Amino acid sequence: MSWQPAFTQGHTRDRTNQFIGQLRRVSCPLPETLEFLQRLCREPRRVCAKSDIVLSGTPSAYLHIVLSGWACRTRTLADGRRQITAFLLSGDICDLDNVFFDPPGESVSALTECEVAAIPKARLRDLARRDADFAEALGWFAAHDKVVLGARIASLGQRPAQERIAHLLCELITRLRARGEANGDSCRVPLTQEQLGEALGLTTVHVNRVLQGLRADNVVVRDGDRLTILDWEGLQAIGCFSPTYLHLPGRTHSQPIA
Amino acid sequence: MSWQPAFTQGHTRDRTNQFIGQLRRVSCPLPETLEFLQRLCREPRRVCAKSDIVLSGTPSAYLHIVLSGWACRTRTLADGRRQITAFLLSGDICDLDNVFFDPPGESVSALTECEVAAIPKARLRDLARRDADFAEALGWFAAHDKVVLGARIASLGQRPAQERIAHLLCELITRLRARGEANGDSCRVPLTQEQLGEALGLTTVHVNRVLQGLRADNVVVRDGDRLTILDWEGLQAIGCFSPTYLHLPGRTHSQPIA
DNA sequence: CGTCCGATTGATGGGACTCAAGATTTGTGG
DNA sequence: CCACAAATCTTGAGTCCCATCAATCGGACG
Repeated sequence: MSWQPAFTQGHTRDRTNQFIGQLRRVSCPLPETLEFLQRLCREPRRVCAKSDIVLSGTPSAYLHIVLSGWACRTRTLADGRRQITAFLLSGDICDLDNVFFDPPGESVSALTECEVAAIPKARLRDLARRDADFAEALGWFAAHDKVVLGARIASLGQRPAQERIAHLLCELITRLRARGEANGDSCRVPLTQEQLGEALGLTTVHVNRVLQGLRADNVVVRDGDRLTILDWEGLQAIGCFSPTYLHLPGRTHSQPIA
Repeated sequence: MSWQPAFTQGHTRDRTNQFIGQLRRVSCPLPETLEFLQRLCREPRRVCAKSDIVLSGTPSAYLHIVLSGWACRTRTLADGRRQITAFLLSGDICDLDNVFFDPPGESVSALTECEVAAIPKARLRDLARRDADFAEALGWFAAHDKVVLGARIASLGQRPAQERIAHLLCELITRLRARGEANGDSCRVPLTQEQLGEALGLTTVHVNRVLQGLRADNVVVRDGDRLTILDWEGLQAIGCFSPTYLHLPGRTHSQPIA
């Protein structure tokens, strides 16, 4: 498995750190806070694909942040069925709620090889106490997660399969674009159809058929783990997607729905 | 509409305030913080049933807290379909994420007559800056919401209608019990089948039939807005419900699943 | 070259939706 | 206090979306 994180630029200094970037975008943490976090990010843990970053039910003293690669939060029901509750991209916090609730109720698994930063929870709390701006940023992250979860609930509850898939693809592409990990209308989406199904509450078989439908209509094409949008307007329309709820910075190559 | 909040006790001092109670349970805010909040709670806004507490898309300078009554967060899709993303009971914060994201993406509507406290966001931020414990409590609330949302996603994605309904009923009863708003195995659940459907991604008709099935199996009975559990163990088993994720205090009259 | 994993295809069945009508409850005004 | 209106609940018949089961195909890899 040769996954290569797609960095926008290859600076000689710290390469683009999405987490620190977001942090600074939503608040003004103290220099010492940033420095501490940056130091931690400089020696990330390498996690290989398909292994767990956080294991539900197992207490953990760390908060985890994805620096590169793809991961997902999963919840396993008593009968073994799995639900993916979120996809985590570079800069996303894995288990913010577990700062308060230990052991975690959800697992986090790497979908590709990942670089993960681990912050001791005790230090994090300390940081938040000392630095109100940082605390506020954490609140922002939590609120952001809540919004995205709410959107997913609406999708699962109200939308038929095709719309649901289209919406998820729109969301992923938009988030990738904001990170500079998409080239125009094409990007890597290293998800199997089974994983898409687990996130959307659909079976692999049905995901496959719907995806073929979208392809037949010249909306999207998947070739391996490369996803190409042929008709961005169309995909948005099918998924009733409006990127505003993601609260991302700058251009996301999309117009608000009139 | 003669809805009467069911208070556990009729103290002469402040009557039981679930919000303040929870706040103190999860952290130790400064006395002045508590006093400020208590003062606000003492003159709540009265909101009549079916009216909006928060209107999606309309900026609001206040954070809202349900002091008594039932409310729900809803999200309306472009085509008009509605999804209820959460039911809000006494002490629950309506729109915590909108402290960061204005205007709100979700509406909050009163399902019964409600008493609602409104805290100016600016004051709230101020409070959180001054009082790290209070800030931490807010984090707790946000994390808690996230956990509950995650559980609902798993329900919507993986469970068939009967399990989904059973799970939601278990959740509601457990939360009511923790508030002292349930008498033994019976409590008021002022929800229409349509509203249950909107929360569960099911049609009214189907909710009705499943509910009848649960009744035929002597699991639960609904009489008007009164819900009575005939077989608590059975209901939990059907819904694969384990109350731990709700992180409620004390007795919830339930055993962890072995 | 055989194995494994993921994508694909087909046939079949069922859970949930839709449509439509009636019953029951709740609310309202005279 | 009754009559009427409006919700809400209930029931039935028909349909469809999506799940299930089962097999095949293709590529990656040791």
